[in-house]
Amino acid sequence: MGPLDAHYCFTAYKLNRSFARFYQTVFADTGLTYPKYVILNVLAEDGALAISQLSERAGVENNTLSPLLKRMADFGVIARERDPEDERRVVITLTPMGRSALKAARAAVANGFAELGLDPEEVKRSIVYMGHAQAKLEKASPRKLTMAALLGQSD
Amino acid sequence: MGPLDAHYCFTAYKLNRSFARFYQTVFADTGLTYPKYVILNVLAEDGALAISQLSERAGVENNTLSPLLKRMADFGVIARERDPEDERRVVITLTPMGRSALKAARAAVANGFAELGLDPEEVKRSIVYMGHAQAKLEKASPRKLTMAALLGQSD
DNA sequence: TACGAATTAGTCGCACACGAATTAAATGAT
DNA sequence: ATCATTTAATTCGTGTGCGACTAATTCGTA
Repeated sequence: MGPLDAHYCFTAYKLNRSFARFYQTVFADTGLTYPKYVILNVLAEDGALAISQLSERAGVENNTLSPLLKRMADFGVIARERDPEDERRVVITLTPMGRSALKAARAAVANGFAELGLDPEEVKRSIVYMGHAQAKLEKASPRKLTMAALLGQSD
Repeated sequence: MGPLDAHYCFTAYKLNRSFARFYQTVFADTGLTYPKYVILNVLAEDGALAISQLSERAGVENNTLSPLLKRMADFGVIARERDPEDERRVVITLTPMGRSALKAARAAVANGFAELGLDPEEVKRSIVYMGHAQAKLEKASPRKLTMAALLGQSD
């Protein structure tokens, strides 16, 4: 499938959507989704976070998080409060319900994941490799393709 | 960050969006996007394809492809034609412009990708590992989480 | 103190992405 | 030959995801 980078990005693209579908299947009958599950995990790890911090940890822009967090708050798994020390900030915390929901979700997912029969060592190496690529991609400032180059018949 | 599966999915999630941002940066000044680039690559590899075939190769549902392909056709990189042998099918082909656009896009991306300084052997292994996981996830039929289990305080 | 700059969330518009329902065409069964 | 079934593409509704912009708050500095 063409050059290595295209192959790599395409593989990442498909893996991510396979994960999304897998989680979607597990969560289908609940209000939970894949991105919401990610957010719950980050919150469980790091406790109370402002939206900007959560944005950075999850690698999602805050304008994506704002409506997502609103839906999660409506659902009851998180709480949103203005930081009294800095009224610009909105601090997000897991509710007790959010904590128990995450526990149940993790159990359900771990169950389905175990049945895949993946080699844990390979998964760990895979995570390391993906992390390398992700870190480099995140720091990169590639040159932009111009419209002229895109349409040029020169080669 | 919690259990291995959560770590794995989160890493895949971030890698995919880092790729998307990277490609977006390269393509910013053109009409091209990351999913469109993927489609162009699949078409370059496999030639003329019906939408359902393209859907399968790209791992995207056809109701996602329909509007995407319409935009690409408007842009001029692909052509959409009804198959005269089976009027239900819409056959997608790369236009000459699409072919040259892909060439230019590949060159630009390969350029930026090379500057990341990733180890090609590691990238290849990473692709293999991700492929393993993707294949298993795709075939999996995990048990669904119930609303009762999600909300239950039992454990 | 006062006022411009920076920071933080949120809104808006657009592009994916999918499940469910719909429409049109081909196939199969009687 | 007719009609139910299947297949292919599209439409619809909802949820993510981002760039650009806006509103509110805080900070820096005169």
